Amino acid sequence: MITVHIVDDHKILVEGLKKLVDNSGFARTTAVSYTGKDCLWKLNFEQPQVILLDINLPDWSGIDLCNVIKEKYPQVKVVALTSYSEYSIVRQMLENGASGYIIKNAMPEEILLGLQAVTNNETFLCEEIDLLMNKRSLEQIWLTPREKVLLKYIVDGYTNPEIAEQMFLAVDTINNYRKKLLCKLNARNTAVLVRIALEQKLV
Amino acid sequence: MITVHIVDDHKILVEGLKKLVDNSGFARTTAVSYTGKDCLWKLNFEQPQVILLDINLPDWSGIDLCNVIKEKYPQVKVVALTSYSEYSIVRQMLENGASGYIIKNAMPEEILLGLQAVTNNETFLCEEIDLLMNKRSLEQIWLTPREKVLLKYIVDGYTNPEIAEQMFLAVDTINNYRKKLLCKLNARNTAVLVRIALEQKLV
DNA sequence: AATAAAAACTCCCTTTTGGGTCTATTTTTC
DNA sequence: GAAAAATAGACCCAAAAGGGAGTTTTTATT
Repeated sequence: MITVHIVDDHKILVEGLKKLVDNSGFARTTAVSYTGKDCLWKLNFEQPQVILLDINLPDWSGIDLCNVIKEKYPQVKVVALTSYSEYSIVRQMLENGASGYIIKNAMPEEILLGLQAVTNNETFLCEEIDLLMNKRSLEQIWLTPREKVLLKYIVDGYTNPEIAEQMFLAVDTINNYRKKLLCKLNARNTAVLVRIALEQKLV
Repeated sequence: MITVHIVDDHKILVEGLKKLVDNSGFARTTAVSYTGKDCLWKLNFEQPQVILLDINLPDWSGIDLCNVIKEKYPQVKVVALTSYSEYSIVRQMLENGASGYIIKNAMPEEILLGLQAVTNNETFLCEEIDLLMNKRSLEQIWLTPREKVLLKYIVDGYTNPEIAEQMFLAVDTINNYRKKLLCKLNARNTAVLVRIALEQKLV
C-alpha cells in the first residue's frame, strides 16, 4: 500500500482525490492538510511515501514548502498537483526536489500512474506537462541570475536610477540589462515585459 | 430534486463535486461537461435548474459562456465555481447573469447552500467573496469605458502615438488618460500599472 | 432648465526609456 | 586552453512616459 498525504485547500477536490486514491487498490490516504503549516505539523508524527502537494496554499507557496519537506524528509516523494502549467513553475518544483508534476485537469488515472511511478523512484510528469517541458526546453527563455533580479525590480516599478543604486551598479549597466531583457523576452517595451514576466511566472 | 449540470475541466474535482451533490438529498447531477462547447451542446437537449460553471475552461471563458447561456436559457441559474477571487471577475460574472459565486476552497456545504439559494431566486455568494464584495465596493477602482480600452492597449504594449491613431484621438489625450490611470490604480509607472491591471484582472 | 460632476480633450516641459554600438573583465563550459 | 556566456561599464540620441495646469463637452441630478 502506498501511503499518501494530500495537501490542498480545495476541499471539494480533496474529497474526490481521497476517493480516487483509496479506491485504487494499491494506495491509501493517510493524511489530509488544507494548509502548509498543517502539513508540516502532521509530518512530525507520520511520514507518507508520497505527498500530493498543491502550489497555491493559503499560507505557503508549494514551491517553498516542497523544498522544506525534501530537506527534512528526503525519502518522502513530493508530487505537485496544481493548475499551473508554466515552464518556470514546473522547473522550480523539480529543482526543489519534486518527483512528479500533475495538472489538475489531467485524467484521474494519471494521478494513480504518478503515485506508482514515484514510489519506483521514477520522475512522473502528466502528459500535458511532459509535452510542455520537451517542446519548450529548447525555445525556453533562460534568464541569468542578475537578469532575474533586475526583472523583479522592474515589475515592482523601480526606475533605472533607483535600481542602479540598489544593485550598486551604473545606470548605463542597468539600462543595458534592461534592453537585453526586452530582447530576450521579445518585448517591445516595459509594459509587455511586465506582462510576459507575470504570465510566464518569471518573478 | 434540484437538477445540476457541472461544467469544469478539473476531472478530479468534478468527481468530488458529483458525490457531494448526489449525496445532498435534495439535488442530483444530471450532466457533466469538461468544455464549454460540450456544455452548450448538452443544453440543447436538457436544461438543468442550476449550472455549476468554472471560469477557466479550455475552449471558453466562463464569463462569456455565462452570458450566452443566460441569453438562450434565462430560467437556468448559473453559479460560478472557480478559484478566482478578484473583484472584477465576480462583478463581470454577476453582470453576465450569474446567480451565485463560490470559490473552490470554500467549504463543500457552501455549494449545497448555494444550490438551494439560487433555486429560491436568491443571489448566493460564498463567505469569502461576500466579504470581498462588501469590503471593496467602496474602495474599488472603477474605470470608465475609455480608460478600460486604453488600459488594454497599454498592457498589449502599444505606445501613446499608436493608441492615439487607433482611437482617433490626440496623443495628448491618450497621455492624459494614461496619467489618470496611473493615479487611479495608484501606480508610479507603466510597469506597476500593467502589474496591477493583470493582478486585478482588469483586462 | 440649471448646475455640478465626470469624461474627453489640449499644450508645455522634464525625466525615463529604449535603440545602436562598443570595450573590458570574469566565469563557465567544452 | 579556447570559446562562449555573464557581468560591468560607456556614449549618443530619438522616442516615449509622466508631472502640471488648463478647456470643452457630456451626462446626471435636482
